[in-house]
Amino acid sequence: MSVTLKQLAASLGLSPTTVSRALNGFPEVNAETRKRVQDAAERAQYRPNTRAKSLATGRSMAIAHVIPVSTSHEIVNPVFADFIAGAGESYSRAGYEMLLRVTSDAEEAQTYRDLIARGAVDGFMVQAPKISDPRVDLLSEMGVPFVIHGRTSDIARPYSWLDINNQRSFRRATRFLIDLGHRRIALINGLEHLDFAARRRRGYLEGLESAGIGPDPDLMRQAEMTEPYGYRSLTEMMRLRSPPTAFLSSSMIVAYGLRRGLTDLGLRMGRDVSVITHDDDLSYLPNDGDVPVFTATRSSVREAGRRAAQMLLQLVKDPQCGPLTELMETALTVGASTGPAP
Amino acid sequence: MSVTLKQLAASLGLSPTTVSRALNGFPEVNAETRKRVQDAAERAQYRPNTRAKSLATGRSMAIAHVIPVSTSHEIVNPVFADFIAGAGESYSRAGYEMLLRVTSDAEEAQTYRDLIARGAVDGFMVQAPKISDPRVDLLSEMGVPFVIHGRTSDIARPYSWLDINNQRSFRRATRFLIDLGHRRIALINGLEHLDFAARRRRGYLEGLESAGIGPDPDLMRQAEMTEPYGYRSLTEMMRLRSPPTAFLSSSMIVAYGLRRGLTDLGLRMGRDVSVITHDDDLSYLPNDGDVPVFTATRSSVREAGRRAAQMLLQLVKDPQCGPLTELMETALTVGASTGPAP
DNA sequence: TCGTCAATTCAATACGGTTTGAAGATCATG
DNA sequence: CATGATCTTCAAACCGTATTGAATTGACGA
Repeated sequence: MSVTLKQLAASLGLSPTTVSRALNGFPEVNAETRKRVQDAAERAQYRPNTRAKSLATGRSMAIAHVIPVSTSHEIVNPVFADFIAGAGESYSRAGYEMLLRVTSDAEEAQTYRDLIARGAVDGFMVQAPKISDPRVDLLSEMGVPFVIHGRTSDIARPYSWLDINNQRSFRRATRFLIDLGHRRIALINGLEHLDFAARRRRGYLEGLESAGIGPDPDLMRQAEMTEPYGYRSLTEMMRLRSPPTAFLSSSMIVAYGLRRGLTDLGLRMGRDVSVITHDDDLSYLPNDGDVPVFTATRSSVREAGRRAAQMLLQLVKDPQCGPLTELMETALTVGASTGPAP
Repeated sequence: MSVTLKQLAASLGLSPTTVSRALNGFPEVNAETRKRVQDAAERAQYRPNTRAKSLATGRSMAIAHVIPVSTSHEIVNPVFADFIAGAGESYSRAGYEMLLRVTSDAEEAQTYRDLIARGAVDGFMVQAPKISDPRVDLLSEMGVPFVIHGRTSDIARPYSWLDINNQRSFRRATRFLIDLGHRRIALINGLEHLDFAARRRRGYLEGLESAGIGPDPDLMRQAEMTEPYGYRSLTEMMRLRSPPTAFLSSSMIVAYGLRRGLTDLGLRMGRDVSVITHDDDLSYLPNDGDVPVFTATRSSVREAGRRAAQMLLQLVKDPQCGPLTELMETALTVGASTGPAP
């Protein structure tokens, strides 16, 4: 169906060796011959067979994202898609393929081993790390390049990661609210067995502590980040004897729920109650304009995908280039959802 | 690093041929020998090299999803992720890999050609088809198996697709509102150069027409489906001299915006103004409970992914099995967001 | 005992590239 | 002109699997 190297060589009266070298930029090829080969390749729409190439070179030119689907926690969320898209851009640019492998929770470790044993990929991108995530040990022991989007805790072994500064970000947001006079600040967090959520909680607690405010368990929640979760959290907390005057939310969607709760109670966001949310800068959850609707800690998850992929490719090229790490700071963009404590 | 067939054969004192046949279930292998080989393969954690295998068989055991990233329209939306996840489940189960290839709008056609010419994949899943989508002709002429998630119009050539009955769904939703006494019904649609949106519009118009209601351009909008878009549409339309009493929304997120607009105006959804939305049944945009918040035309996009992938795999196995098509009906689930016209 | 046949196994080749080591052509040098 | 060095090209081997066609073995019937 497609032209092969051999056919191309035959049509030129050359050996496959020479054609291969001509196309791959080896120096020992006559300039005129190279030109001739390149032109012919162009005309014939020649494309080297990926499989054959990787068999010969031993590099598969592919990166896998392993996606466990479980009943307990849904990894297929809005952030997931944008991260993938960002990473995909980097892979494409570098001539790498992206393999998405959906697997069950129970088979996850075996899936990683399989992909390597079959020579299907050169490295892994690890998403949604938990606190003390076992994948770090697993992949380290396999000796395969990998990058974690996020971090994990309580792990002695060094590893490569790209994360946003969740702790600092939420500490700062908390301080921001405190500086506005708020003392009763609620945290509407994601599931805290996930590392990012645990760090946000820590930042929140630090912020409170730095102002001498003791944490109140009634003002801290964790759950899957949905709109109804935000709504429920808000309405329930506003019924407390001493309700919060400000909320810290882990996602735009949760913030939508918070806002709805407020309106239902006849309260105005930014005046009666303040809200700060984390904003992953997703195109279909916009929060821009002259004055953004929400005051937010913003960081593009798509950009994170791009960069994490670049790190991984670098690691694949030179596994010795040591654990690479990158900590992205978030931007605290002030919008209309915050104001002085009433 | 990993065991090869040759090594396994040597360790057993057998030829690679026999080992290969033993593992692949050929009948001409002695039962005892087969057992011995299988045990050894198990013990050595033998996994056939994907690349070598597909080079030898000519089948790459991979399906590609090509994702164009453009400035004009964002394909990386919530629906996209869940569809991918569903399809991935089917691929995994069948031993196929899923390749995600991010490409620019301009290079899209070339990307399809490339992947085939390089022997990287056996077929394509096509997402987010436009009206009269050029990819049908492109892929048909390439003679490669593909399935479209959705449909496209004005194309004579038959092709394989899996779609939900958008037209019927929106006609029914419109009729539902009309039966409740509504006459001024607004359509807050997605971008109508996308086929699904065009069909929804058609269904909406049919519904109106069947009741003798003429369409009103002031009550029809299309745009990227975001929350602010829903909000803006609602507030603007409610300012019309004769505002709508009901809204038809193309996505949960848009419906969130509609609801917010209503509350801001002091109107109650389901009493003062009715809302029906399409619901793709995404886990992080839940709309369930005894009485769902929104009356919705519901259809799991994840399930669509599963089925579309199965269709594609069938098509890959037997390209002659003709264009396969599947039209999934949506479920009209009645929630709290609709009521008799005031 | 010999030929036939079925049951097993194997050597050789193919898939489409890359890479190694050697060979042929060209050139300058003494 | 012989020698060696430099360019340029090529035949052959290799990557890890599947498959074709032939070889080996043992059982069976004549």
